[in-house]
Amino acid sequence: MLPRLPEELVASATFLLKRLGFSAKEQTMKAYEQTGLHPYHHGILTVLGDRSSETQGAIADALGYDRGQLVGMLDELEERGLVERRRDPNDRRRHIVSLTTDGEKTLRRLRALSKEIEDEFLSPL
Amino acid sequence: MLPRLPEELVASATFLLKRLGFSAKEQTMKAYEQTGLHPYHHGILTVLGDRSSETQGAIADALGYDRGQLVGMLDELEERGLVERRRDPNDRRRHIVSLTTDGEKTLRRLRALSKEIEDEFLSPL
DNA sequence: CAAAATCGTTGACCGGCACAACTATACAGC
DNA sequence: GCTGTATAGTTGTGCCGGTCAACGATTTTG
Repeated sequence: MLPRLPEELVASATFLLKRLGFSAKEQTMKAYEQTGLHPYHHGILTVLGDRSSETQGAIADALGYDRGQLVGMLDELEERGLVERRRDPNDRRRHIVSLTTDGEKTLRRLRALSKEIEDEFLSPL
Repeated sequence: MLPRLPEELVASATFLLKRLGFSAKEQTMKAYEQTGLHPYHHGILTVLGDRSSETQGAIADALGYDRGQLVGMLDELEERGLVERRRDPNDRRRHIVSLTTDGEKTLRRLRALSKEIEDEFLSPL
C-alpha cells in the first residue's frame, strides 16, 4: 500500500529535489554495479582522460575527494590495470597517475554508460 | 587555489545535480542548525500538521523513514514539548502522535524558514 | 486457545567519510 | 650543509546515518 504524502511536501522543491537525487543515485549505482566500478572511479578516469596524467593530490582536489580516500580507489584501478602510478623524478614525494590503454577503453565504456543513464533519466523532460 | 575541473564533468547533468544537491544540503543544514532541529523533524511536524494525528508507523511510511529511526526523533520532539504520544485505546500496540500548540507554532516557524531557504536557493533562476 | 502477525522499542552492525598520525622527501633560512 | 618546516602519499581511527535483527506487548487469525 502506498503511503500518503502531505501536499505541502509534494509541493516543496527541496523535498522533491531530495527525492530526485535519491532516485537518480539509486539508478546510477545499479548501472555501475555491473561494471565493478563506482562512479568515483569514473570521476578519476575522467580527470585523467582530460589531462592524461596528474598527481594524486591534484586529482583529489579536482574532484573534492579526500586524499586518503583516493588511495584505495587508485589501488583498485591499478589492480585492474586501468591506471598506473609512477614516481615523479623531479619530486620523489609525488606519484604521477596516468591512464593505461585499458583505462582509456574503460573510460570510453563508462562515458557511454553514464550518457545512457543520463538520457534515460532526462527523457521524461 | 581553485581546482581545475575537466569540461566533461562541468557539462555532465549528473555531476552538476550532485553538486547542486550537496550545496543545497549544506545551506539547509546550516539554517536548521540554529533551530536545534533537523529537517527530519520538520518532515514529521509537516505530516502531523497535515493530518493532526497519526500512528508512528504511518508517519514513518509516509516519509520513508525507518521505524527505529523515527523513535529517537519523536523522543526529541516530545522532550521539547512539540508533539505528544498517547496510546491508541482501540489498539494498545499503537501510539498516536499529535502536535501540541507549541508544535504548531514551531511548524509555522519551520515553514517560514524553509521557504526562505528555498527562495534564496531558487533566486538565481 | 494456540499460532502468527503487528507495533513500538532497543541494540547491533555496516559503509562512507572526515580526520589525525606516520614516513619519506623537498625546501627555506641561517 | 644543517636544521626546522612544509608537502605527498599512506595508513589507521573514529564518527555518523542508515539498515537490519531481536524483543516484549498486544492483537488478529484459524
